[in-house]
Amino acid sequence: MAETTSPAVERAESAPSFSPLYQQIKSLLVTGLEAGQWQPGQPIPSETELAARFGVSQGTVRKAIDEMAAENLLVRRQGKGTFVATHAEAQTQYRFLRLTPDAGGPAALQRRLLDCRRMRAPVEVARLLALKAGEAAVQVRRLLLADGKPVVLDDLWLPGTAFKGLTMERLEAWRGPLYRLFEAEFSVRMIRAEEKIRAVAAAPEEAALFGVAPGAPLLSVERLSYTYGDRPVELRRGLYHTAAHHYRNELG
Amino acid sequence: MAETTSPAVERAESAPSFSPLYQQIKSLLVTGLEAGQWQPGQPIPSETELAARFGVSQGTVRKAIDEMAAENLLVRRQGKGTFVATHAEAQTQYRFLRLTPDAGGPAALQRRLLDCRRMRAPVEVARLLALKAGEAAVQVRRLLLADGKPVVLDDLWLPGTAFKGLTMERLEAWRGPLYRLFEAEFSVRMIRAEEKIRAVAAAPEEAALFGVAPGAPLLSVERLSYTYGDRPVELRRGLYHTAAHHYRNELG
DNA sequence: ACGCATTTGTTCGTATGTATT
DNA sequence: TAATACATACGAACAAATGCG
Repeated sequence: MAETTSPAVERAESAPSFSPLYQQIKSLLVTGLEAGQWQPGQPIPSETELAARFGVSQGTVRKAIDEMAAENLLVRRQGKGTFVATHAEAQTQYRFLRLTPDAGGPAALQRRLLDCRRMRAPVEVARLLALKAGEAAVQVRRLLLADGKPVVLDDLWLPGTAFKGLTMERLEAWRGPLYRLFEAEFSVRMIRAEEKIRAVAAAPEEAALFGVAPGAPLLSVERLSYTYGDRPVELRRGLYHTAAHHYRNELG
Repeated sequence: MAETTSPAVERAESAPSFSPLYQQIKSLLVTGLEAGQWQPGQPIPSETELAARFGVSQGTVRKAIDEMAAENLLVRRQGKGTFVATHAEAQTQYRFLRLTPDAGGPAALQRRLLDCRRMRAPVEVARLLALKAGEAAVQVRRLLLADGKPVVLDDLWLPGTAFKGLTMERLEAWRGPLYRLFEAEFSVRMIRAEEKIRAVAAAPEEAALFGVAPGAPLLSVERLSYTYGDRPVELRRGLYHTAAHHYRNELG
């Protein structure tokens, strides 16, 4: 019997109390993820156990998980279970990087760390990251290279409080995607991002770096990454050299 | 009772015979869409009627429609029915155009048609559109302007046979998105597209058009649009002036 | 190698809620 | 108000993949 007028679970704070049961279940699961109740790459309880725990049918839990899987928060694996999504999945090295070599195949990129320093967030950075004026931030600069030639120059800004302990050494020692480091060591999971893309002229230093003439066209990719609850936690400004690579996008 | 070993419907040609029932239903519905059985903007039969017609439960039809709605092939409206997606939806003027003004709000763009001619497809165009060498193609060139200033220069290529009767006059007379014209008058529905984005230097004529210096950076957006069955039906090369606008993208 | 238990995936059926006309 | 259509929720059964003993 559908008892939608007397929900079997306490509603999450953000959802209206008349929201469907499966949405309430979803809120509870998201809250659990946010609280670190289940770690990235680890399985959450089975559908039947969650159904028993929340006092709803398995189908209702299923629908909640379906939506979360569609949002890349969870990954379902038949016969094994449902797992918390991670940025360390084998298939896609960089889940958010859309740069692709013109001549087929996925990008094989080397990394070179340029800089990592703590400072007060510049006003523009503070505004986008929703920091108070003068709050601490971490800036990271790094290079991605294909066949030894620079292709991407990244400039990252992170909230200082959440990323206490992020140092040059820590970054140098890390093998794997940055977002994997962030979720594993700092409990900050990037789940969504917005990018603003422009064509810009290379400044002299940038031109030298990429081996192009000053004023040559480069792709500017400004990314704002969000964690649970649509809270922005990373600002990234990338310059892409799109001579032998391009930014690939799917429209649906 | 689940009778998955003896499917209640004939399988569609592309799917293996052991595919789930709802996938087979989905194939049948896609085939119907492709055949023009239901027109864009029009409702398809109700879930209960489809269930009766195909001899499956309503839940199975529902799951098929769910996937098609997720792929933007159909649009569900509670209380009204399920409708064939169209490029004339009120909310989004241009469903595939990601250009956005830097200062908030959606883009309000005027159009100016520059050219429309029929010719043999150049080899590169023919290759991408899967045309035979020397087959006919239609080329359209047009401008999008914001506040009277050019922002986008579009260069389109369409298969000549499918777009017989597409003329300058026809285009001039049309009010609304091009893709709406294509689906309404030529029965060609764009359902998906892939874009390759680069920063390029403005050629002299392009520079004059946009009012920038020759060599100034412009965004090059090469779009290949597909219809049902992943058949490419449009090649579009756009040049975007990204001084007061940007290309907006969502990463999930 | 085989079978069993676990977990997600598919399918059916039924009842009720909510939005639209 | 009534009829229609999609949306939510429950329960039950079997299929398919996985891992373990």
